[in-house]
Amino acid sequence: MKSRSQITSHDIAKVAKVSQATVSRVLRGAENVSDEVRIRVVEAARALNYSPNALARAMRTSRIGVIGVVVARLSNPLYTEILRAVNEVAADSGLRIVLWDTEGAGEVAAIDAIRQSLVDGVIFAAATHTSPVLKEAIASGAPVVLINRTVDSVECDQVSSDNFAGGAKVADYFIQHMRRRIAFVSGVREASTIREREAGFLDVLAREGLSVDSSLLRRVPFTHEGGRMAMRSLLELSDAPDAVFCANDLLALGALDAAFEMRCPVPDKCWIVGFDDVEMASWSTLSLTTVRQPVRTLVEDGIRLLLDRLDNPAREAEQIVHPVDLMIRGSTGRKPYVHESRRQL
Amino acid sequence: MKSRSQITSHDIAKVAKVSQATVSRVLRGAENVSDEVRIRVVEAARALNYSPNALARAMRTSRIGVIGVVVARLSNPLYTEILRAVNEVAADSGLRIVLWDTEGAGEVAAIDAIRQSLVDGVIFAAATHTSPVLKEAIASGAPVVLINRTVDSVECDQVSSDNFAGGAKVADYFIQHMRRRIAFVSGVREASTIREREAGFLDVLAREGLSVDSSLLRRVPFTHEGGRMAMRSLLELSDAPDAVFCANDLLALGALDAAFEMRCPVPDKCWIVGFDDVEMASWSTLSLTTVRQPVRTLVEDGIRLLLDRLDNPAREAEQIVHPVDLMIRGSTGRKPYVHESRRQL
DNA sequence: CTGAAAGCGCTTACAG
DNA sequence: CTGAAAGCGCTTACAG
Repeated sequence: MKSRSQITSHDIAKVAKVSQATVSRVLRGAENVSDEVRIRVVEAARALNYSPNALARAMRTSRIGVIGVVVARLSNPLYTEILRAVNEVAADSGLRIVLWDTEGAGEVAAIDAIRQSLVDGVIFAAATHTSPVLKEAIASGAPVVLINRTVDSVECDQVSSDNFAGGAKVADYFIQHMRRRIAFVSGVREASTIREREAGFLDVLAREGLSVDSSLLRRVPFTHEGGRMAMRSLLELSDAPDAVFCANDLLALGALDAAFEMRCPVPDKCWIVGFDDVEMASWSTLSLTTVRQPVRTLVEDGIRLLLDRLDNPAREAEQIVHPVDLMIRGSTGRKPYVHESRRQL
Repeated sequence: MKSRSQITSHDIAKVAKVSQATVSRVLRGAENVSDEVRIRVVEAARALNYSPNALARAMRTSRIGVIGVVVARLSNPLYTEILRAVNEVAADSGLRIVLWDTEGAGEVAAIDAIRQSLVDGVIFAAATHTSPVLKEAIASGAPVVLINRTVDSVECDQVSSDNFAGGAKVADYFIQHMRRRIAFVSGVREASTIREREAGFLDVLAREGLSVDSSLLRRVPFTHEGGRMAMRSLLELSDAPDAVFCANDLLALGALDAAFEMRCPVPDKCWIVGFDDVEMASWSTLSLTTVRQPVRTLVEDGIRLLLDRLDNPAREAEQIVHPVDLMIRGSTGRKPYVHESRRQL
């Protein structure tokens, strides 16, 4: 049997011997309904296994209970963690989430979805200012919140980590421990996160009269393979670096792989530091020193601001910046060590 | 400015000096419209920056262009990879996806969403037969496809890997290489994938007169920490195993961590094998031998079957099973090796 | 407390 | 080829 035929509030009305309007009232939880009628309606609804059509409701109320989420590639575990948090927090607020990524033109698709009433609002976790459509939509007051990455030129709610301070902490840490040949592995400077980490890192180095030699700067795709290739080429230099800062954990994990493959002991010969503190960074086989982003907090703030804005479209845009912590682990441990590990020869 | 006021087809009609019905026709791409009128409408739509209201359209057509996806916890990277594939394949078909996980009662929520017309159909990547609601909905012909995990007792489209054969391949491999104290790390037998991997593995062992000693069986939560704890306790045995099969990669990666922490050389003293072949299994720092699931293929089949069923609700349910491959890597390499790696002491 | 009616913004027979 | 009209399934003033 495939009973895809809709049962409607009219069917319930007939069975409960009331008007369709009353069915709607009861099921909306309205106050002013007699107990007797309420019971009849509830029982009829249960008997017919009725679910109100959310589309019809949404068309009247202009709230559909769905928010959009735009992330970058899920192959970056940071975005998986953001998505997981969004999923949890949204569920707590009774919201469903629909997902896009920035590869398949997700940004524009998300804005379209707002205009088409398919979603109530959108959380951008990977905004850039490349898309004029996006910029225009945000500027015109679409219910949008940016988390993780920010866009200066636009006035909307934005929640981020203090990426500048994070980069600065890494530089301080390198300086304190006498690292001198310092490399930086990053990519295009499109994302605010990357630009700020870079600025914080380089500013502090410069303050100490240090810098990243141009031969030690790598701009690669933001993938594991990108980090791996960058590190390989750094380790092939006659004067290889003694510390490498990677602009995110995915790059850093790729760099660890390269060091492992090329038998460069980490941290004995070279330190590696990432950014984000994704879950696997704390696995003991990887044990990556990194800057922790408070992902859950970013997401909670983001969804709160979005719901807030839906109720109050005119309120001023808020900017929130959260502090970050340096998590020191094995990839920069200072004591010497030797440890056997599996490897295919 | 916050122009959240909808522009409708009536507005376009007024500007283009045609009826609202004609606007709808043009925008639906109907054939029988004169070029002259078509152009007027298209230009008016563009001028007013018009997007048709997808809800209203969906209410008439009973197709909203959204499919639901239910996964288990995204902390298992397999589900991230499934989700990524669903996202890509769905985008290619012009579909949006809405996401649930099985923690927050996502299964029931997904079924509700079908009944409420919020989604056209649902892909379950982590079905179990625990939920009567789910079972009933599927049995009654709701547009649902199961991928990855299957449920025997229910008649609907199902796409899976040959988990039984995968488990058997691991057993064969262990036997060929004279592994004798064989451990098995798994969890509750709720999921079909787990049950079948287990059955295939144990059957082949039994055929050779081997078995998993009860002291070498561990049932733990399906998390990295679960795998880690299981492996720790195995390595504390006076007669520790020389090969460990973990029911999925996340467990196996946790087991690798435990071996690393307890300085048990892998594979010299003990082999570790996982299941799924998630992306990081091939990272050289982890280099996990595992059984590869053809994730992309599962997803492509799943979405194809779902779209197919929407067009043809009455057709017979299909069952598809895909073959799997054993990917041999460093966690079972046979040659001795010694390698230094970073570690915090 | 309850019902009749309007309307959310579309699509699609039905006429012409 | 185009328009007038009905209707998808709800919510919500407006009467009574």
